[in-house]
Amino acid sequence: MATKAIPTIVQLTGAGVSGAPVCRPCAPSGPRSVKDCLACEVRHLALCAALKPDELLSLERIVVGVALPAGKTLFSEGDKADALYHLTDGTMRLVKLLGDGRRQIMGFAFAGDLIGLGVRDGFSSSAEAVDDARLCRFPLKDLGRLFRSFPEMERRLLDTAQRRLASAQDQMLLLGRKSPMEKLASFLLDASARARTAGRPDNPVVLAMSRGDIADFLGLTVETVSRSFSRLKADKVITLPEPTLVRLVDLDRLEELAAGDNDND
Amino acid sequence: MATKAIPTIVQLTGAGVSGAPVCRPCAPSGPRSVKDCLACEVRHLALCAALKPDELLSLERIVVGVALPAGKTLFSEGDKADALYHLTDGTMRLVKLLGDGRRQIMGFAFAGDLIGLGVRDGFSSSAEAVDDARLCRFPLKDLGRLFRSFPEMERRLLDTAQRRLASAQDQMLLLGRKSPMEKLASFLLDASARARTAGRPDNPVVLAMSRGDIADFLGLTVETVSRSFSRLKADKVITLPEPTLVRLVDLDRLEELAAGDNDND
DNA sequence: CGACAGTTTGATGTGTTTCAATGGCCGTGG
DNA sequence: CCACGGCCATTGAAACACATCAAACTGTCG
Repeated sequence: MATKAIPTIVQLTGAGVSGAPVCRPCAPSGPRSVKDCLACEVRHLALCAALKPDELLSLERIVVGVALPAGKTLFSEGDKADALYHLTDGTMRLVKLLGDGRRQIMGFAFAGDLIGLGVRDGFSSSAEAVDDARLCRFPLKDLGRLFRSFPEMERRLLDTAQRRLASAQDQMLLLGRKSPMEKLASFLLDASARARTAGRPDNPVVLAMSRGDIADFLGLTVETVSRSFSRLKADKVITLPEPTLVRLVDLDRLEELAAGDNDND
Repeated sequence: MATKAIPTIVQLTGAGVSGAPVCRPCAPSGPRSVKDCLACEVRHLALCAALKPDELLSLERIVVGVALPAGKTLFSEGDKADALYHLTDGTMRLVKLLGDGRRQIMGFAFAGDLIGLGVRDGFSSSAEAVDDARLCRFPLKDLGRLFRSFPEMERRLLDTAQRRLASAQDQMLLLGRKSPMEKLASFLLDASARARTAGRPDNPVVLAMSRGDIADFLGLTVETVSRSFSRLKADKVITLPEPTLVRLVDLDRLEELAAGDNDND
C-alpha cells in the first residue's frame, strides 16, 4: 500500500552515494515513529502542526521518511502526483525545462516547506535536492482520510497554497518587469526573510544554491548574476566574504531596489 | 453583517456610468435568489457546483451580485481581503505595479473563474474589469461556515488553488525564459484553450484585452507584441481579420513555438 | 601539483526597448 | 455630413541592456 511507491525513493537515496546523510528527525526511509514527529524541528511550520501530540499517532501509519542526496531528483515534471512532501532539512529547487534545455527554477524550498503543491495533471515541476535533504512523505491517497479526521489540516494546506500563489505572483512581477539589480535585491531580501522565519541566520545569509541556480530562478544568465553581485558589492550594499555568504549592509537601499521605485542606478 | 461590506461595491457599480450593464444571472447588486444560481451559465465551473440544487438555498443568504463596468477596479493590491469573487460574465485582469509605474498582469479571468485567491495579507494584486463584468461575491466570514456544511466546496477551492499555482508556474517559465514569439504563441494557445473549456468560440479567438494588456501580461512592450503579431501573420501562422480577432491557422507551428523546442525562427 | 567546477571579469553582438511617426477607428461636435 | 481629436495598433530608426563568447581566477579534491 504505502510501501508500494517507496522503491523509487529507496533507489534514489541509495544511488551512488554511500555516505548519504542519516535523517535525524526522520528515519532515512521506512515508517516514522511518533517520537520523530515530536522531535521534529519544523513541526510548527507544517501540516503536522494541526495535530495535537496524541493525534500524531495517525501520522505514524502514513508518513515515511526520505533522505535525498544533493543533486538527486525527488520527482520529475509530469510524474503522476501520488504524494505530498514536507522538507524537514536541506534545500530543494523546483525546476521546469523548455524543449531545448532552457531552465527556469520556480522556487527554492527550505526546511519546513511543503513540496508537491501546484499539481495539474502530474507534478507541475521537477523537484531536485540542492544539498542533502530529508523529507516526510504523505501519500495522497491517505491524505483525504486524514483531512476528514482533521479538517484543520486541510485548512492549513489551503492557506499554504494561497501563500504560495501570492509568492508566485511576486515572482511573476520580478521576472516580467524588474531589472537584474532589482531582481537580485529582491532575491537576497527574500532569502534573508525566509531564513529568519525558519530560525536560521538571516544576516550573513547563506546561499545553498549556485550562481547558475540563482540565474535560472531570476530569468538571467550566470554572468549577469555575477556582475550584479559585484555591482552591489562595489556600491557597498552587500559584502561577499565567500560566494555563498552574503552580508546585507545597506538594507534600505536593498529594499528600495527591490521595490523598483528607485532612480535607476 | 454581510451588508456591511457592500457599500464599496455599490459605489463602484454606480461610479460614473449610468448605463452599467444589468447582471443577468446575478442581480446588479443586492442579494441573489436561488433562481439566479440555477440559471447561472457557469455554475458547473464554480464552487457552487459542489452544491445540489436544494442546497443552493445556503448561498442565497450569503452571495451578492456585483456589476462592474469596463475599466473599473474591484479591489486593489493590499486591500483587506474580505471576500472571494466568482466571475459570471466578462473579463478581468489581475494587476501588480512597481513603484515607478511599471505594470505586470498576473493573469486574466473569464466567466467561471474565481477571483481573490492568492491572499497573503491583503489581496496580492488589484482586480480590474477589462470589459463590463458581473460577479458573485462570497464574504470570507461566511465561507468558513459554508465549508463546514459542505466540505466538498473547500476541496474544490483547494483544487482550484492548485491549478492556479500550476498556471502561475507555466507563466514563470514563460516570463523568465521564452522569446517574444514563443510568449505570444503560448498566450494565443492558452486563450484558445480557455475559451474552449468555457464554451466560447475558440478558433477565431476573441481577445477582449488591448495590446498593452497583453504586453504587460507577457513582460514585453506594446511594440514588441505588435511586431510579434505581424510576424506570426507574415509567417502564415495566424490571420488577423481585426486586431481583436485571431484565427489560429497553423496550430502545429504554434505549439512548437510555445513549447520552445523550435529552430529559433 | 594538476584537473576540474564554479565564479568573476572582459570584449563583442544582438534582440528588445525606446523614441518617433503614421494610419485606422470611433465618438464628438461643428 | 464631414472635420477633428483621442485612442489604439502598427511600423520604422536608433540606442542600449543583457546575452553571448572568451578568458582568467579561485578553491577543492584527487
